[in-house]
Amino acid sequence: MKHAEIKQHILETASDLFYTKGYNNTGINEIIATSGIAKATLYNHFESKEVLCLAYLVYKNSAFLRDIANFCKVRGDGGAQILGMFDYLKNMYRAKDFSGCWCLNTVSEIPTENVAINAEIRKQKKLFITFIKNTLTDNFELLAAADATVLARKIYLLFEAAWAESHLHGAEWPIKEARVMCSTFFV
Amino acid sequence: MKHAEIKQHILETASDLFYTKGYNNTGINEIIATSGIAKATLYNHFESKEVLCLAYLVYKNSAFLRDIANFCKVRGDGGAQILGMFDYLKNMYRAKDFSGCWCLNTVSEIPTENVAINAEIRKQKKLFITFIKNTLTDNFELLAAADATVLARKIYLLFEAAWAESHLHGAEWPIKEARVMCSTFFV
DNA sequence: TACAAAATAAAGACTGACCTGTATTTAATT
DNA sequence: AATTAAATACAGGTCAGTCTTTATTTTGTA
Repeated sequence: MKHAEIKQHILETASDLFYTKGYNNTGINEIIATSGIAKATLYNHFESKEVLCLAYLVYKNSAFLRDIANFCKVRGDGGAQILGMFDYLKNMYRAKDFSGCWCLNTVSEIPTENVAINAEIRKQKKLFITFIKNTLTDNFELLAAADATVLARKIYLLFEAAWAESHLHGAEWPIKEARVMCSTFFV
Repeated sequence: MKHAEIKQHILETASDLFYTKGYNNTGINEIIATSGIAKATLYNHFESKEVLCLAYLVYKNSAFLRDIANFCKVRGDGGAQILGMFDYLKNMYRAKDFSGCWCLNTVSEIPTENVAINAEIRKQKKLFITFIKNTLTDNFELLAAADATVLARKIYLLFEAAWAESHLHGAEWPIKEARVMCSTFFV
């Protein structure tokens, strides 16, 4: 395995463990045992567990934004692309490793004083809101920029609620009801 | 301090620490140091940290439901009582110890296999949804029971999103936008 | 009310396990 | 020949929970 491949392998293993078990419930020893690499190798690629956590947040959100964008863009015009987000979320929910939103989970786990991680999470969520806003302006050219920002925030809140609450309750109804609420924006 | 008072004192101290610092970031030693009691005393009242966590969840949710009910019931008729929930949340957000929703935080921290804690959290959230539903049926007597259940779930999702996202972003706009969305139900 | 008996609290040592991160030695790869 | 990885021991700390000893408080009974 090449140098860059090892780094990616560590990141993917750590991400799976952080996501499904939680950041504090995942130790470095478990990451190296699961990925089959040595402890010194991990620290050669990531200088601390916190740096690995930052890489985890970037990795998960980048993949999420890439995949949900691909999923939605082949949908029909107008609101269909936005509503497709909730269909994508339903697929996520049905995947066997679904554990809610990694950002909300991590916010709950790390101290308020950790500005690096909190800043990264807010940055990633703002990227998600921007994605929603761009999808809106692409599909509704008459929509003013300020209106798109406000509407994107509302859709974001509905999506986040569906994401977190489907996990908390172990049920799909939050996704369904959030989608219904979102659909009222496109009548 | 009497027996029952000590137990309550331990519970309140542990609840404050669990809520503001997180469950896994709060040790038993910190709870006893902050509350000024002995370790054996804590274990005399709560047989384990997990039992203390269950008591924490019941305590926080009971106080929350009691206080938000008192806050909302003096509001005007109809949707005003429901919208008052978001005003109550804004007050919570502005309190210096605001740390989001204790239930969502705890779900992120404890393993999926911990059925006792997960069941308690779902139970408490269902009590909250029932509170919303009862507020609806009290104020809209023409509302059918099935419709009230669905509407209560939608309002619940908006409230939860506002709760979690105002914490994540450190901003009030999620509460404001969720309230606006909720107000569309009462036009 | 007074006092003895029982229960409970305080203080802190202790166990065994786990944590992050470092250092060392050996093996493999480039 | 030089770099990198594996394996593992180790350091220094924290964790939940148990136990012992001493002090205090509560309670039952006279």
